[in-house]
Amino acid sequence: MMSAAEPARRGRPGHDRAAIIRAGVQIFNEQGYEATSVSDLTGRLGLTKSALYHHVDSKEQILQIALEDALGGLEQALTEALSRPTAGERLTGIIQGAVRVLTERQPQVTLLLRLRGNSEIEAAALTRRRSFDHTVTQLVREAQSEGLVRADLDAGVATRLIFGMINSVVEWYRPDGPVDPALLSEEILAVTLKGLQSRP
Amino acid sequence: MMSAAEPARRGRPGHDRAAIIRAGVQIFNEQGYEATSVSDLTGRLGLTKSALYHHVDSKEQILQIALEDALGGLEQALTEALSRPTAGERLTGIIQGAVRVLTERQPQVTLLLRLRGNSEIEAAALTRRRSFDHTVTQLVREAQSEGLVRADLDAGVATRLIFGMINSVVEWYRPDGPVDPALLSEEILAVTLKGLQSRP
DNA sequence: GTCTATAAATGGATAGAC
DNA sequence: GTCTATCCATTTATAGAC
Repeated sequence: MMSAAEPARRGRPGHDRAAIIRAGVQIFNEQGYEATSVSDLTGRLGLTKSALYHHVDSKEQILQIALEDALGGLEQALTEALSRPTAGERLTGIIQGAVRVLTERQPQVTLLLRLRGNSEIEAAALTRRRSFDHTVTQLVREAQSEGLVRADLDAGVATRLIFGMINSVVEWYRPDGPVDPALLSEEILAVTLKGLQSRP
Repeated sequence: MMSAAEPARRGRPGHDRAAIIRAGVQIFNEQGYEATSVSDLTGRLGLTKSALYHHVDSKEQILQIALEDALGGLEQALTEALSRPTAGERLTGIIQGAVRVLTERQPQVTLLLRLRGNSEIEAAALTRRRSFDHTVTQLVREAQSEGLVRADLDAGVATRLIFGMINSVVEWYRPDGPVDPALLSEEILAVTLKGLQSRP
């Protein structure tokens, strides 16, 4: 149960692909993808460029694997939300599902959210992200028709504001920090739906 | 009244510094600062590198001028908000002030919000930004003590969520787009305080 | 104010030994 | 699986003519 298709970890010295990708994504997030050179990666990992290229095909492949992880998680959360029976459950489902993916895969989602589309791989990821956004907008519109969400707001603007708040979590949430992800999810749901104002 | 300390525009051909900075900031936002080469800038502007370097000292100087513009605007909005008499007015003042600066100086603020601190100039800008955030958090905490904002939320988390929503506006707002900035400001204030839920 | 030409450094990536 | 050494394209920036 411990080893999948990947070359089994046997406690040997040296680096493996998963560790290189994990470290790479972290450094990309610290410095920005374009600002990070392969030398930066090898310097932090303690190996040479040739050794690194033995594990991965290119710098961009590290990005690609991380983006697939982020998009896969978000798309799965959306599929699950869409399977709920009511419009209200579908909307709360995707809000909470997105927060969960975003806290569980913070580094990968951070990379996704900062893309500019500078290569074919980046452009393809942005297309998938826009498709996600589009479906979520439909969920918001549906919630408006059912009277669950204020109808005086444009559905696109409302969706962007909600996900602006949700997505900003990657900028400060850390898995080993003081904020409990399940609690955060409840708080974001409460703030987006009921607001920050105290109620009597 | 038309010319300040800057070399007066006399309708001459050729480029001037302000136009180069304006174009530079736009391209930085399209591709990312690090992903943009000086050749990218000169290609779009239709001049050579030497000509561009006649107007600006470095690629980074373009960034620096834009960041000063963004931070100056936000700090001024904060100063104005702090001068209001009540805690409620101070909080709504900075929310609306931030949205105004962000729509009026969208390109410059976008650059600021994407910084990673990869140079001394970037790090200095990030320090000023953190100082801004810290003062805003105090405003939120003050509003909590006065019973205006839910006190069961951590003030830091609440501030990050509010400004996560506000800051995300740079990602889609365009001055020539369909969304009126004054209306947007009112909507963001309403959504953050009262939420998206319909009320009877 | 703009040009051609070029410097000096660094980028991603590879060859081939061990 | 990691190394040394290297290739070649591209980078920011400058020199000096017009």
